[in-house]
Amino acid sequence: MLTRLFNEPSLLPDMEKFGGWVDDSGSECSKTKDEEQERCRLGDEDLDDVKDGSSRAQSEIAGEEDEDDDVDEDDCGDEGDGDRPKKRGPKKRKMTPARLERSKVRRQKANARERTRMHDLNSALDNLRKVVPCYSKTQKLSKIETLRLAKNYIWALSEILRNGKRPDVVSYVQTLCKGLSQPTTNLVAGCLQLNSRNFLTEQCQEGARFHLPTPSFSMHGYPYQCSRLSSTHSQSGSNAHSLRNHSFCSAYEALYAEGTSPEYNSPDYEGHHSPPVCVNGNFALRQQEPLSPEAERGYQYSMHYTSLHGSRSSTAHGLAYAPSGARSGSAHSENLPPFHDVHVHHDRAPAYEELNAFFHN
DNA sequence: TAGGCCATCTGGTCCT
DNA sequence: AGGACCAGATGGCCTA
Repeated sequence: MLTRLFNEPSLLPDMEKFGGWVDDSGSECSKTKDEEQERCRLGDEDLDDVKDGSSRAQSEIAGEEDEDDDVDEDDCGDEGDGDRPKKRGPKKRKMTPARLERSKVRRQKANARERTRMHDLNSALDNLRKVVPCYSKTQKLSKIETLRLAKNYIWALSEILRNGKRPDVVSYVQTLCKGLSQPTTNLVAGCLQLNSRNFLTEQCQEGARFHLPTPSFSMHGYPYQCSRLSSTHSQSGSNAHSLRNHSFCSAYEALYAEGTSPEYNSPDYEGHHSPPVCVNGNFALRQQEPLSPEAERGYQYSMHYTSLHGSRSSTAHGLAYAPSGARSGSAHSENLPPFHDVHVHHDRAPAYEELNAFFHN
């Protein structure tokens, strides 16, 4: 016969899904045989070391009816392992109904807290998804891919700042996709309106440039200038259509031609939008230096365009970002760093080595 | 059907 | 004692 370990559905919405079932012997039926064996493998000393107080409540609850006062209960040695040494450590106190109830409540509260904590964590992750490139409500990046992409994105921005040049799209995509799974790589490529084929084609075209400007698209009500990135081919899978076309385009020329600058400290940032970064220049490092073996290894899930590095075009444009949100008539750069205050000094040596080490880890 | 991703439970550890 | 954090386990869902 099975009995519920906990039976408050309001606090344990999915209890049936999980453990929490105990049989009359007190062992948790939901635990696999392997786990049970693992617990036994730990041995008495290990178990005694860790089983204490509330941690012990579970087995106490389960075995309440069998236990005697001041008698230790062996978690997994009850059946047929009589010559095992006696447990050491504090003797178990009898589980009174009151203690039992307290244990249950404690566990339920802990579960609720844990759920809340994980929800908060997921919420933060959702916010992160919104500020990294390739945000899609319908095709969410997985947690791990979100973190990887965010890391790459930070790296890419750092490179831009360091070099003060626009990276070419190929380099940018390579950087963003480093270490990402193939589906995510496709997603990013789709975000950039690139696919492997024309990606390679562009690579092979001598002097290929990703000139910005011309067609425009509307991003959250704001017109954006973006050249090929807003063109027709959204070919990297079905999700490309659902992607917002904002991540890689900006009023690029406007910023640099007119000297306008993005505003960063907007107080009303809601985290809804990826920074509208447009990158049509170079990552000097990526371009001038062959990838290290570590870096090469980082491409294991990536697009594997490393053989094309040498043929990369070397256009060196300026770096630009979209003008800021409502006040400036453009959009969503509230979460951008204050680039108008950034002056890239080429003789300055930022903590590049650390960045490099970080990126290639 | 296998594998990836996820939510949840659970017990341990550390800290207040 | 209790909360935060963590990692392991488990089962559900989805997709190739």
